[in-house]
Amino acid sequence: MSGLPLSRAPIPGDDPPAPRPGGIAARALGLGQSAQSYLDKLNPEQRLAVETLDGPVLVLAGAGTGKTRVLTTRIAHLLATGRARPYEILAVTFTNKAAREMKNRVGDLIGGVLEGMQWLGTFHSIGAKLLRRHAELVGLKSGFTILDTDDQIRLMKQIIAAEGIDEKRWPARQLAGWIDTWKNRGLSPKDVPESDAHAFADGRGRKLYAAYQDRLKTLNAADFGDLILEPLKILRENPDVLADYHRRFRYMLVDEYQDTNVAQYLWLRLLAQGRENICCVGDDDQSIYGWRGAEVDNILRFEKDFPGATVIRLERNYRSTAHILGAASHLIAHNESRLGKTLFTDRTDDDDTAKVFVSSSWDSEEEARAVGEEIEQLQRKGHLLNEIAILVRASFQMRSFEDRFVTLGLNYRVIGGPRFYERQEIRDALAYFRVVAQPADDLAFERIVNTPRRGIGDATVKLLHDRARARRVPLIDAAEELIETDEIAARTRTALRDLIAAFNRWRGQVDHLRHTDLAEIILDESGYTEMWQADRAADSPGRLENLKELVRSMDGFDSMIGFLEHVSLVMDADSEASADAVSIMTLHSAKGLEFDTVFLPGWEEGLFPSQRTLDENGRAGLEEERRLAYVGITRARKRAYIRFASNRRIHGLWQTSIPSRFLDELPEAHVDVTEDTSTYGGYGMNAYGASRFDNRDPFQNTYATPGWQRAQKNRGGAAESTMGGYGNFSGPKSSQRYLEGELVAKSVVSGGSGYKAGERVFHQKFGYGKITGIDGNKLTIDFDKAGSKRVLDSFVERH
DNA sequence: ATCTTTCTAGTTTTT
DNA sequence: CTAGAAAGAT
Repeated sequence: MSGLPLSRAPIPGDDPPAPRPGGIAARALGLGQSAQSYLDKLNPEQRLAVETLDGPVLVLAGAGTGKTRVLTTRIAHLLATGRARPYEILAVTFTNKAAREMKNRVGDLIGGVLEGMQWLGTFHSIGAKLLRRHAELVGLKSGFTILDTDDQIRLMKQIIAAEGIDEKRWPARQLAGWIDTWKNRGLSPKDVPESDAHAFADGRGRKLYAAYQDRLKTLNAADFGDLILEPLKILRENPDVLADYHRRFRYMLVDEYQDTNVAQYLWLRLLAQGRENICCVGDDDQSIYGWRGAEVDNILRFEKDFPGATVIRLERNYRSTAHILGAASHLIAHNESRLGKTLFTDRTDDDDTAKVFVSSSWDSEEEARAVGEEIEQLQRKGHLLNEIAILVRASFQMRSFEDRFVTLGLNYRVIGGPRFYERQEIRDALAYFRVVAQPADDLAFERIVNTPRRGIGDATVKLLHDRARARRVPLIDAAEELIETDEIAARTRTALRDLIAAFNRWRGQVDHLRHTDLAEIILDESGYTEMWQADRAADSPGRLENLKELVRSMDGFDSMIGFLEHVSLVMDADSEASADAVSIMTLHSAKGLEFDTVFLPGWEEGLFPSQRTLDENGRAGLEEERRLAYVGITRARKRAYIRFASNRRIHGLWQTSIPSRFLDELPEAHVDVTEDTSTYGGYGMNAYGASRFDNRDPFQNTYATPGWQRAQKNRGGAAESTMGGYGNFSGPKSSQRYLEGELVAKSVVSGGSGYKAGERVFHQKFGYGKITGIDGNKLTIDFDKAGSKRVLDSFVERH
């Protein structure tokens, strides 16, 4: 049965009528008899979260506790009880995927397709919508373009150059980073604090930010940050506009509240001041985006920000075994900045569930091999590869797994690589479409003016820029003028004239052709398709295929403009691969997903927790890393395998690593520490000097590995680490930084190595060898057994 | 204007 | 080590 259009619901007055079970509203929504049945499917806490409709509500939803169910049922409940019409509900998410899922699931609940919920979307899409409505209030026109990261960087490069600043010393990327930070905090150029202004180019940061914003206005463009910042400005400075939205939004719902940044928070708070009916759902323990502006504080402070708020905890977990939950809970309990929840499960099949496995490998290749073997075993037992994931801290870790799986012939897919709309060929094609749709889009024009090569080089582009600036016209107009002069070579002039003529021709066809046909014509006539056909590179056929896919995907839109708007906001084009394959992804991209079996490799100090995060953010950084570990473990339904490797190649250098402190924070009761025999046996490792470990059980069923003990000592404040009885290897010479008594940073001291070429040395991984070259503290050594390698001096010793 | 060599920096990522 | 970008050579 498909539900009647929701707009048929009775029109409520200022105070919507109380719910009337079986009333017109409920029946129109297809909720007649089953009006209460959707509530019956909830547990008591979930039900409370759905039925507490008035006033501010914070739902602390732990991993796997039915967060989306609460959110969607709450919306359905608001609609079913006639409390609000679809367009009176503001529901914000972070990702398009989440927005889509919410829409679909509410649709399922009301028994049809959800229509009229025009304010359900991502922060950015709703921001864009607000901004288009009131663009003129901040100096934009409603049809503004939304710039992607690429465009932003190119624009900033121009601005930095225009200021006469050396772009090498002050890279545009860095400026982009600062501007992003400022926008995340809701700061316009004038609000940037003195301390921050000095962070870039000797205090010219603020000026560059202002220049960038000016330039955006001239281009009638907005970047992603503006989609939040500008609406905030509008709401702040225009009480009448704000009052209008207060009237409009009877109820507000926010997903993943722990990921909101300051600007988003301010935005929500302003809007919520109207009716105070704001419901935020989130999990402070899963806040892992601090580095891109998310403020855990927003969720920690909720009760202060919204006095009288109801806080509801969802702790009943429907996903994982008690062992997995026990391990994750014990780990996350080490964080101080948290509201505190403890997940539990009703599952009683614990007798045959596994504890969380912890094991080690000699190096990253060994690690990949061990995981590969484990997966093959699971596969033999009939497990689906689709139910297995490998979650890494940093993407460089993926490589060893890919290499291994290729040799094994094991199906895998990497999640979160370059997205469809970020690919070069797609961006180029889109740039053509943008110039057709919006001739003044200088950034798009610049991108494709010489792609494919038509002999319009840097010199000509500079000429165009100068003229455009002098005349205050778009580049394409400047080009049109320039071809009438003799300032450029005849050959270049012809090329430019042809290009402009082509754009005029395509523009003339906009109203006469279907936009998909026009798109094809543009790609053909511009020579763009031909360019890739002529390219002999291995990936060109794939690129051509992508271009076809792009044109196909335009079919779902009714105009070129509509399509472009979609693309700039929806940067994901997820094609659900159906083949059975192991998923490899970062911990960050795993948030929100779940698998039967999860492998968590690389739990080593420096990598996880990441040294850089520790150095830059100290204790807060450490807690965020710990939350990442928590997210990782809680992705598993039945099995979690945590691993660390003793040796890892980082930036081309072999480094010995210490097991992650997080391993120490797991409860023994829920953990199964296994000695990985391949660590010390096989692979001819004995030949490299590892044999001295042979007759020892390095774990003795507790964490007693050499590196582990060293880690313990370091944490206790012991000065130089020694290997206490485990041979004569000495760890890296290090300087340590303590914060509140806890080791947060440890960096290797650089300086002269003190070694000379020709010296014989011993290395724990590679054995004996002779130094053949020295570069600072990096040594090139010709090993007797392992060949020539580059290693840090602190990992070898004189023999 | 384009091809080749040199240099440099090097988590995490959505919109 | 290694990818990507900028400087230098043709």
